[in-house]
Amino acid sequence: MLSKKTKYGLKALTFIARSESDMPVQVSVIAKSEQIPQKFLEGILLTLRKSGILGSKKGKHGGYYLRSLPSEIKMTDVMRVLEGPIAMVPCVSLNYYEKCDDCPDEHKCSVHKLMIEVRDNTLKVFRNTTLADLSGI
Amino acid sequence: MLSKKTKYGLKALTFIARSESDMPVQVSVIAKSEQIPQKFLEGILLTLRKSGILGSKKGKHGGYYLRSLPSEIKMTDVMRVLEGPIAMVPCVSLNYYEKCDDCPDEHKCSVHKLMIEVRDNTLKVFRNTTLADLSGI
DNA sequence: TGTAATCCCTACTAAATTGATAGGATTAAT
DNA sequence: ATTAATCCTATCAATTTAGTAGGGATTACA
Repeated sequence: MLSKKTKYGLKALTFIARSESDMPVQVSVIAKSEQIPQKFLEGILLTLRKSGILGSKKGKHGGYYLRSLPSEIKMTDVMRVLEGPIAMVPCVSLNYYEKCDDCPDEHKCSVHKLMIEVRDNTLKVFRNTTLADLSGI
Repeated sequence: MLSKKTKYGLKALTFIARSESDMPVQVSVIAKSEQIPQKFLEGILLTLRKSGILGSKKGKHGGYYLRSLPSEIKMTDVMRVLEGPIAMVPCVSLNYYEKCDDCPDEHKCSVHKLMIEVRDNTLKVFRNTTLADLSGI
């Protein structure tokens, strides 16, 4: 299941990408428009900023803005920041690999093989999709 | 994340598929061999039986057996029984569709489109993979 | 210089889910 | 009868999720 955090995060990024002015976009504006609890969204955008996807400006007339062009923001990066590993099991994760306790030899593990296939197909989608695609721009 | 339930279930199915004799396979044997807590596994196999994937025989010399050939047991069915919906959001689920609270029009939702792509690719993998593939037979 | 608007940060909490465990009821072979 | 198995229900601790609360720090602008 996709977490609300990820869903809200994607919606917020889309909103920012679609905003035409070059002024930063305020959390309150996004929260209202996308029906997201504002305080919850604050935390999400903070995470996205810390990861380098968003930049921010504090104080009056502050807000958030994209650090790159929408067409250069890949879903692989966004999803890893918001949702964590893309793989469904740590033993097939590229970025967060972990050995399974119960698997003596993972190359013989039937689950392993299946999950590698799923991971590769999901990665393909996320690698070929940018924020520009999501935003329809 | 794949739940332990699903992981254990897949391993158990593989184990049964590989067992050559036509005697039913006992939970205790699978649990020991695959390092799965036996009581936990009992519940999982029960679920698989109720869904029609496994059959069982009670009493002494009882156990579980496949109801179809491994090559006819598709991962779509197994995954739906063990893990639930394949889609990452209910609004793109084929079998468990639910409208999102926060989405006025899901055809305009950026998350929706992305998640349909992920779902289709994952489905493709699960549709093209059978228990025979997992079991290497 | 003051004030309002805005992001930033930490801590807390309720509800749901997960990964089990416990204890027995039922069934069937010997 | 005894033994070995599935079947069933209840319970539980740990974790995660989704959100709330309360304020601190920074900036624009009157």
